[in-house]
Amino acid sequence: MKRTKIQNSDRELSVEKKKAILEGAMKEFLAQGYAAASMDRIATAAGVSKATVYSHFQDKENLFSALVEQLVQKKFQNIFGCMDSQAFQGEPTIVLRQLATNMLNMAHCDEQFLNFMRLVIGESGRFPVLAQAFISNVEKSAFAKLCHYLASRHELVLSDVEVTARIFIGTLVHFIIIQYMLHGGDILPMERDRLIDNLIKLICDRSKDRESW
Amino acid sequence: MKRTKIQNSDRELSVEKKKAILEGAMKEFLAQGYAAASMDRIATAAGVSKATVYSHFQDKENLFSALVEQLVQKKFQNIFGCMDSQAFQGEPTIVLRQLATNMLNMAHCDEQFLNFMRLVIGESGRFPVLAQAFISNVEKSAFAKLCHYLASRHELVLSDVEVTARIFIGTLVHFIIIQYMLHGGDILPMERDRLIDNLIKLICDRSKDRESW
DNA sequence: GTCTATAGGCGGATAGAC
DNA sequence: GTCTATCCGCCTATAGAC
Repeated sequence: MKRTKIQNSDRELSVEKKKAILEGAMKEFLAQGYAAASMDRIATAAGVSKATVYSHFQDKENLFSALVEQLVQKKFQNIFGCMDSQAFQGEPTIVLRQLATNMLNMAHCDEQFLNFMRLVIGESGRFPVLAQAFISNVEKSAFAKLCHYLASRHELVLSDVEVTARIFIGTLVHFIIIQYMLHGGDILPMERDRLIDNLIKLICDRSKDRESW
Repeated sequence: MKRTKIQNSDRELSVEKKKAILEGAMKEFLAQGYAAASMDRIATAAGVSKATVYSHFQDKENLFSALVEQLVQKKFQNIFGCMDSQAFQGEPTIVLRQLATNMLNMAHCDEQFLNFMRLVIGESGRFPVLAQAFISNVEKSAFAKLCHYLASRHELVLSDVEVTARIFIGTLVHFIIIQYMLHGGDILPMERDRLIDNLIKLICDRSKDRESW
């Protein structure tokens, strides 16, 4: 009994150190990028020694892969922000505006998310598998949800649901990249609501309702 | 006279070495990213000694900045590929299809361009000025050309020309990022022509012509 | 201007005590 | 499992000869 307790507490301690290492790694990799990140600084940030880091993760690449896979599965999975499936009910003009607003709000406020996108895109040539993990866990689920919603609203007359979803998300992601990631707000100014209004107008204006105009 | 000749030939030699250094730096930075790039390898690739590199450029950051600024002004300025201003004449469905096809072809075939985008986006947090140089020289000119064209075609009924241009370019750039940069072709499959067809349909289908349908 | 040679530091990774 | 101490290589940047 006593031995079990000690084993458990040891294991729990070890598990917590692993968590701490991943947290330290997140700070370091998001701030410095992969190559410039230092295993020394990760260990310090985690409050453990460098040898402990290497006892939990084989090497730097391994730690980086584990971190990114954790982030795409947990922290940054929901590209639409904090929306549950209940938010995907109601009129297109309202639901789509809410989706767009949430996406842009999240990207605008969450500097960590911007750094995460920078990291995934910047390393996608050297870590193609991690880029694909991002697609599978972040983009694909958002895309599927939006497609499902668009297909369920029969008042929308869409020539191609999947392409429409790509246009919607693509326009917003490109906006996020230009305005927030690449600091282009002053060079190519565009009001957030002006973009959203006209994007929604373009998608919804061919609804069956307008036959009664 | 003789001295002048020697001075000229010396200067020309120096200028050529500078070019060679920038070419070597391009290969190295595009392949490795900023932090993992090595000044040793840049010197070797350029066929000069490391000291010569440092005599032409203050330090690594300086060389990187000079390279990126050169690339946005020369090599990667035209996001629409090899299209001259003459290509911006004719019917929207034809011109826009040509533009989209050129953009996607260029991104699909030119691995250097993909690596350049990865580099600019990946380093945009630590080199914001270079990201802005990219916006000013690449995105802004493409955007301006497209806006100018869209505004000139009065048969198009667009609620907002600038937003329409953003939707067009944003959809295509997002497609390039997902399919080509992040290797998502197998995870979120989408035929190139299917995207282009329906994107153009969405933009052009409200043209005045359809009143005669 | 260009080279060779080298300084000086920080990088990733490990050995061995506890 | 975790630590301290250390190895060794590659990094950026420079000194000094030509």
